[in-house]
Amino acid sequence: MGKIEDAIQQKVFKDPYNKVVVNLLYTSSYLVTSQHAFFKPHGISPEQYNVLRILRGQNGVPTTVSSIQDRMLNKMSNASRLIEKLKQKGLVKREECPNDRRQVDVMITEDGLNLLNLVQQEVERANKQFINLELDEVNQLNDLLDKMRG
Amino acid sequence: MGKIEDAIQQKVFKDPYNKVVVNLLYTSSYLVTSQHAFFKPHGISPEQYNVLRILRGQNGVPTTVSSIQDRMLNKMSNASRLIEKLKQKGLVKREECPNDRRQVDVMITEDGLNLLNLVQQEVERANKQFINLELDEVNQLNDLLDKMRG
DNA sequence: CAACATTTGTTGTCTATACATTTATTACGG
DNA sequence: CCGTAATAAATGTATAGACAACAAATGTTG
Repeated sequence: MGKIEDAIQQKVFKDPYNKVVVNLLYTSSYLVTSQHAFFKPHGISPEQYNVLRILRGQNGVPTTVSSIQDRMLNKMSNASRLIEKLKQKGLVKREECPNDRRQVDVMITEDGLNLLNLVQQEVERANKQFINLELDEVNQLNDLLDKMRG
Repeated sequence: MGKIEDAIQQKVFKDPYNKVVVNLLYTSSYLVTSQHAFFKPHGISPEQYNVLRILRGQNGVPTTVSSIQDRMLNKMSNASRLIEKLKQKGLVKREECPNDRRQVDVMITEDGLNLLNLVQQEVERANKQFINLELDEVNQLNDLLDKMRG
């Protein structure tokens, strides 16, 4: 069984609320670890993959760094440096915004799009296999997560 | 509303399975960020707090580094360096294991226990307030998380 | 018991998170 | 306009996660 009590060898929790915090952190770490290994052969990290997805969603419209930051899974992450990494790999381009020279327009390149499309199908298949739940349970889980942050 | 679609400005997901991965990662990041801020005034990180909790659970019995690693929320974390940080703050002590000189016995100090007891009550109260769910929903969420990793 | 394998922990390197600070540019109020 | 505030991005620093490589000690086997 995959019970959290066994996974971290802790028998008792203060209450279900405190247990669910631990359970969430553990589950997330479990997901991220497997994602890391998954992306590694493609030369990108999960966070970089996420930025590429955000950029593709723009359908060619340039996006500013702060706009990317707002859409990232981790709001505290450093979009500026992630984009620099992606640029070094030729997966995005970055140019000064003509209207406002403080801002920087970021766009995904052809190479970026190709890598993303290649990897995405694998990711989506892996994500699905990874989650040992029926469809109605997944929907429940999504609803509970949305509500708990509410 | 706290729907994940709004939180990261993504309207469509491939399917509920892929959505729940994103939802989990986002929710976890949301939790960790607030925990960081919470622990900061006490001079420790969430991970260091977790190690202290593991050590207290031993009730004075020394624990090896690898045993701590096994019980950590993030199995890929570097227990060796976390323990070094805690030692520098005087919250744990570390000594060579007499039976097996490869191993290192780690114990929580009085200062470590005092800090942990002080912080824990605040943490547990905050965790509970943080989660906008009824008791039966929290139990459901725990069950779904346990099952999904199964 | 000597040679080799295994285990335990430390260390090195790269990436990312969590801020605080800095620099450049634009907006605004007198 | 000019000076100051506000904004966008880059940069600095500390901690942690994800490995790979290493050293020391112990197990194992001929």
